[in-house]
Amino acid sequence: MRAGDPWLADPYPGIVSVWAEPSGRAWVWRRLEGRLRCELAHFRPWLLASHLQDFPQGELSADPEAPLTYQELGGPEGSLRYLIQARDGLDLSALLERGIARRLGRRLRLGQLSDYYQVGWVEQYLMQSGRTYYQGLTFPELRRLQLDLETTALDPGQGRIFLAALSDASGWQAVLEAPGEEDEAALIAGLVRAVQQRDPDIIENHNLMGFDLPFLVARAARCRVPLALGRSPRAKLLQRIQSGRKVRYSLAGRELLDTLDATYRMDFVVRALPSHSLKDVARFFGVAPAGRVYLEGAQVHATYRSDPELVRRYALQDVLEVEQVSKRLHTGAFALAKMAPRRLERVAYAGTATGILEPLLVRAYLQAGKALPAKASSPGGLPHAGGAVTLFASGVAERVVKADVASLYPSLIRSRRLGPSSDRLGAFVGLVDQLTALRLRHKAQAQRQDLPAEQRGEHEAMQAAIKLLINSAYGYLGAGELAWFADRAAADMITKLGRETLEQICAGLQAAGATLIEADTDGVYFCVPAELGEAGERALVSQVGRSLPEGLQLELDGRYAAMYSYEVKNYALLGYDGRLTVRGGALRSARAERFAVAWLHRALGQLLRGDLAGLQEGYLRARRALREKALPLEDLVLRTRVTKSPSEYTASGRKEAAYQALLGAARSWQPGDRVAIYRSQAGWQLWEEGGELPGYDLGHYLGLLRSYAERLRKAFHPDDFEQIFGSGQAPLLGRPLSEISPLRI
DNA sequence: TCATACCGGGG
DNA sequence: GTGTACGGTATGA
Repeated sequence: MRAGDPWLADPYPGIVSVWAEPSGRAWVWRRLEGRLRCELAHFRPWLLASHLQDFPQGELSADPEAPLTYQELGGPEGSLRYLIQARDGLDLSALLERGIARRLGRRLRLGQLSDYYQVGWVEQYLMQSGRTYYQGLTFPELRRLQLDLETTALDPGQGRIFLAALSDASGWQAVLEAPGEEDEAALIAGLVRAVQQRDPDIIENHNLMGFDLPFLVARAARCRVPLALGRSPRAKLLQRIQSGRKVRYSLAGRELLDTLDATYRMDFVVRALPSHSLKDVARFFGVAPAGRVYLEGAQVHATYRSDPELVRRYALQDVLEVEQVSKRLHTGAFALAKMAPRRLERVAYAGTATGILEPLLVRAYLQAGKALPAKASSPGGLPHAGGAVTLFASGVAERVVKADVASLYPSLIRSRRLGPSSDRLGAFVGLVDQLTALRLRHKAQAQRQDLPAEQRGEHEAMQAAIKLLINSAYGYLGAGELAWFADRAAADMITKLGRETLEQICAGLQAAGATLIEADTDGVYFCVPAELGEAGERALVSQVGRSLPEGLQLELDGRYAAMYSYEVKNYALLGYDGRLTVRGGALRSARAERFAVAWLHRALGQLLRGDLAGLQEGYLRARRALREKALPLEDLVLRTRVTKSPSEYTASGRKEAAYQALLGAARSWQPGDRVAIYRSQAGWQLWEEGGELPGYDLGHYLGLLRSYAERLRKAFHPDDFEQIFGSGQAPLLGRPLSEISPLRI
């Protein structure tokens, strides 16, 4: 194995895919100057062991030519200090599992024992060679092909493929069609031919793993068409990997990317999506094409029979959106795959902590020739305490400033050298140091105006991906059983120091005359006296920042004209540019009835601008609209999706609004159908576009509106609140509106 | 109140 | 068997 920088990759350029087998053969596809070539490489399958008890006497040899060899690495008793290598990885596993069964009296998988550490074959090859994907390549140089199936049903047992749309990032596109059942085999064969001919490095779609591939596999089997989609000269081309409920596929020579998975991960970070559907994600990124055709899933086949051209356009727009969305969601994974010894599809699918950091740490030990520390056992006892969250004041504040510590946890890790106690090499803290330095280099390159935009974009993607990786370092320490190097005491120490830092900042701001509003983990919202001005705010932040320990930097993160503080992590901000930002589930519940959320957001804007007359008038208008049935009903309905069949629902014994509405309407349904429901006097009803409607339950919707108004209660004195939102009738005896003002912080 | 089961998304 | 998703919500003890 290569020695040297413990995590920098071997600069072996151009790898776009690797397929390795337990026989020790690895096919490496490289793209060099646009041309693809395939090389056959060899590696010696390996694993790490803490002892040799499970190997039969005499089988292991220190002679590197022997079928089964071991090598002792430097490290203490209990660490994984034996590097075992074999000519064949499957023989090695089988031999070892027999030995384990003999010793423990039961069959166990290697992964269940912390005496051993083994990774997949591709990762074995990559770690051993020090190579990684994509050295010297930019994302646009990859050949990415999008593939989308249109089918007559969701279940391949009940329906078939009638159309497939394909495209690639170069602008090529194709539509394959099977108008009749007898045409499906030809469609699938044509699809396989097209993939082989375009020869992509990556195949992608939205819900590729959950829909298109399982459907394609099932239909190809039914039609007896071989699914030779891979690049490997070998037969087995599409492999099914099941873990829990989730099924994934893997293909030799091509990476399979699912934009749905990437969407989940993005939503976890930015929480800004109305749903995870392709259409909504494309709209979010602003890449939905002009004249986009929107069809209900269940209508697509019927539409195809009456208007095939419309469905062709629809399907091509799908693959076009996937290409655009994938480009935006996968640049981080692409950047990380250049660093970590893993396939792109694994990097994209796994989280950064166990997915990237851990392989980097393990590789650091291997390349240093040192024993891997024993796996930390996760202690019981008190749960891990996280960051501090404090609500100091609720109500309306003006001249609000947000200050936060730049990269609080990584900074603490570095300045206090906090890492896993088992980490004898100090690889963890060293990695955070080196990643930080590397990120700064990429950040600087990304800002160089003399570089072409494309190169700057690559540097920007790298620095953003490295930032994520650095930020996951703390989470990794607290990951418990999942993480080989987990160390709860170290994680606890980081959060404890973080809480102390936050307290110190709050105390410093308060002493300097600021009024605290809310503090959360690494940042604090506060408001300042009117005379301070922007320069004064900046001076205040840097003054408080100077009192922090070495290595911690306090920054001014935002300035706002006004803020409504409701609860911890639930607030609205009005920028100096007039833009309203609403945060927190209580104020922006996603599945709620549209009219209520829309009203609340309008009301928050009015509140923060001090337009109380508008606030009251808007509330009365909303009530009036409900009474007079002036609202479009689609703003009142709850849209949801049924997942159980009628018999499954009956068997479940639960009562759920959507099914009650379907049963009430005597409508049959299938799992997957979308329904829109609303509340009538008689209970939940089905809403059908243009259908005849019984009246909705006015009391229910007035109550709902009122419950939203309640979220503004903390902005007013109770009497004033009643004055504005009271019964909804004309104001009675209270103060005139002009004398009311919100409760100021 | 806490634990667990299920869901998303795809036609 | 080319390995560990994940947070929200509904339901039941």
